[in-house]
Amino acid sequence: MEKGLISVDQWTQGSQAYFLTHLHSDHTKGLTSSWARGPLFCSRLTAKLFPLKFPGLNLSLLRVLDTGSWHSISLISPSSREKTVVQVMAIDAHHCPGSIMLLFRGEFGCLLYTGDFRWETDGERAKIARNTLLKALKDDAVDILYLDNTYCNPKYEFPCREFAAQQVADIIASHPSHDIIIGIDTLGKEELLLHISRLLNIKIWVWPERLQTMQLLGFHDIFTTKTSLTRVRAVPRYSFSIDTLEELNTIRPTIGIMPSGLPWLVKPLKGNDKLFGSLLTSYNRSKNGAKGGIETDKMNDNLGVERFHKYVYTVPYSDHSCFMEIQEFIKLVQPVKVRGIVSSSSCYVDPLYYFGRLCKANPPSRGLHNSEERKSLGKRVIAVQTNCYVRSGNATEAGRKRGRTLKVNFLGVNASKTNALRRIQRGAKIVPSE
DNA sequence: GCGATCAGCT
DNA sequence: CACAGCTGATCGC
Repeated sequence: MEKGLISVDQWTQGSQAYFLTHLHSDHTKGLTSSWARGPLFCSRLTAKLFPLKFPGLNLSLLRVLDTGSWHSISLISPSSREKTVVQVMAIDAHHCPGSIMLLFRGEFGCLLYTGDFRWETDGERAKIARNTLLKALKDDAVDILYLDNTYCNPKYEFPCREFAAQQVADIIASHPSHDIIIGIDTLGKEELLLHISRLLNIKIWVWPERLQTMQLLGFHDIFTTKTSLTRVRAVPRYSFSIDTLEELNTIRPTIGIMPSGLPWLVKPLKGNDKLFGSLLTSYNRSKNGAKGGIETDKMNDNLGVERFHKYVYTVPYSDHSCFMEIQEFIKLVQPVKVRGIVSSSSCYVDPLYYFGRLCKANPPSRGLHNSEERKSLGKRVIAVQTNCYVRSGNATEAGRKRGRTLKVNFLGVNASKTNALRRIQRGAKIVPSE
């Protein structure tokens, strides 16, 4: 693709059209409420959610891409200065509400940008997704696949989300008199919460801004901000820690559930690195078939649920594709080239290392573990301008968020105390005060 | 005072 | 390790 034409999930100057795959912060880094660099294409749901994340944004710049149909965009070719047409189709990425993959056709060829995506292979929804993709690709060979390679390593295996959601529901049902906290982000994992709510006939507490999101998504009477109405609370992931759970257990029996494709998200108590180290070792051992030191919950033996700590379970509920699903996706797309869009992971490997043989004309490449090589990969990708981002995890909207922070502090307590206290105020608090 | 950026943390 | 995110400090305007 030529420089100066379009950008995906990248917000620096110099493009004529900008595309957003979904509203997670690591994809909107550089985008602000004062956006004015050009038209911004996204899904209908993302457009609906935009004002929550970017209050004051000029909505007339938004262009809705309905999924499953081609949209033509007239632009100027940066090289010839002549008019050129870019066609784009949005395809549901099944990552979080509003998330899409983007399929482009133009003078640059045919490109497929997955954004973050989950490509489940079983079930009715998977069949629909598969047929949709095949239909979209029927006239084209994909020249370059820009791939969500978050879990592009055979060590990542996890079940479909419906299965993992049932595991979470089972854990909750087996702790009938415990309070439950579940760590989630600002968007995503809604279906997990719906499953729990439906199955256990229980409302779920969320923090006030998350309730707004839920209402925009069309969920009514399921979520609440009143702590007295339920024992199940979904709290911001950053407020979920073993420290928080220790604190909560001084008030009331509480367990935490962390739904994640990664098994090591919860940090141990400060100064307890030995415990953490042994847990990781045990996790790796148990993955290899031997029983490690982790207490594996009896009802979920060997199914990915780990009792990480006396108060914490991790459940393999992931909004990214596991290795096998990535493999199936590449088999289906059969791209000429593949480029990973996530390069910050320390276990980063060029997708071609695993999947070169599945592509149209590629020898297997060697792994890319070296950080210098990783950097050059990133640069190469930026040079061709279908912007792969580097997951740096830094929120540039910190200032904007800062302005809203106090509203989240629903107990009305000044937040500048200890971290543990802050975490409690931000969602894990039991004491009702409404 | 504000936005942008970074370090530190979860 | 790091799915995505918050917070405080600092700097230039």
